[in-house]
Amino acid sequence: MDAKIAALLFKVLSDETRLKIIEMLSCGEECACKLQEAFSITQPTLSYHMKMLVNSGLVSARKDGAWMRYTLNSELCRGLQNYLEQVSSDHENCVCKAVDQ
Amino acid sequence: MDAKIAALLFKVLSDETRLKIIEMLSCGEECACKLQEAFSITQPTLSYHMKMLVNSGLVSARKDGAWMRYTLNSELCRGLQNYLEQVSSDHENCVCKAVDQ
DNA sequence: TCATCACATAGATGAACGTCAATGTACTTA
DNA sequence: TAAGTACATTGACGTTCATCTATGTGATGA
Repeated sequence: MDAKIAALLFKVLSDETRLKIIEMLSCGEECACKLQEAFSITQPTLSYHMKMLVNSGLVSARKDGAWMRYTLNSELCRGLQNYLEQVSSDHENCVCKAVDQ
Repeated sequence: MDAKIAALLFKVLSDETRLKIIEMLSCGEECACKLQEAFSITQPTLSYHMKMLVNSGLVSARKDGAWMRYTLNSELCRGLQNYLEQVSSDHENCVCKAVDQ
């Protein structure tokens, strides 16, 4: 994962409401109405956040009658985790240092 | 780490330039001038980004004569990594589900 | 001491963000 | 079919963001 994509994903994660939505979804599928009950935001605002989450790929959506059911895309979360892992681990043979010489 | 703090840190990570700075710092300490050479931004803009990175705790700064030397705070990166780990891992005994019942 | 270098700060600007009220749309049910 | 429910879209708004130019500050060296 390159910095540009990671930055876009981190931007989606940079809002407290969206993070709490993700925390709820980490426990399993939820519908929009259940999510909205948990926060003091209007329905359009929740819809805006869900759109960002779905467009980013971090969350998947499926329509179930009148309801929208959302699930977390754990794989993409792990992708970001790996990005942070690469950044925070020791770099004995770092590309940057190789370039310097 | 709670959602509020994580959101603030993710906000710092949500800019491509700052991510690339962090990638450079993952290879070891760098001075501001070296960092600026790597990007097509003005010196005040780099200074602005470094201030955000340092204030967030993700990067540490030390003055060395006329130079500023920056290092990555890997521990905080790992904190975010753990946050993502918690979110993306299976939750058999999830708090949310316990509350539901 | 004075010029230069490395970096910070201030102020301005255009773009993006998070939120809302109002409205539209699709589905369900009486 | 008509009313109600669940969700999306639109348009407006104040705020925050990333960037710049201009200027200030502190250290270095001739």
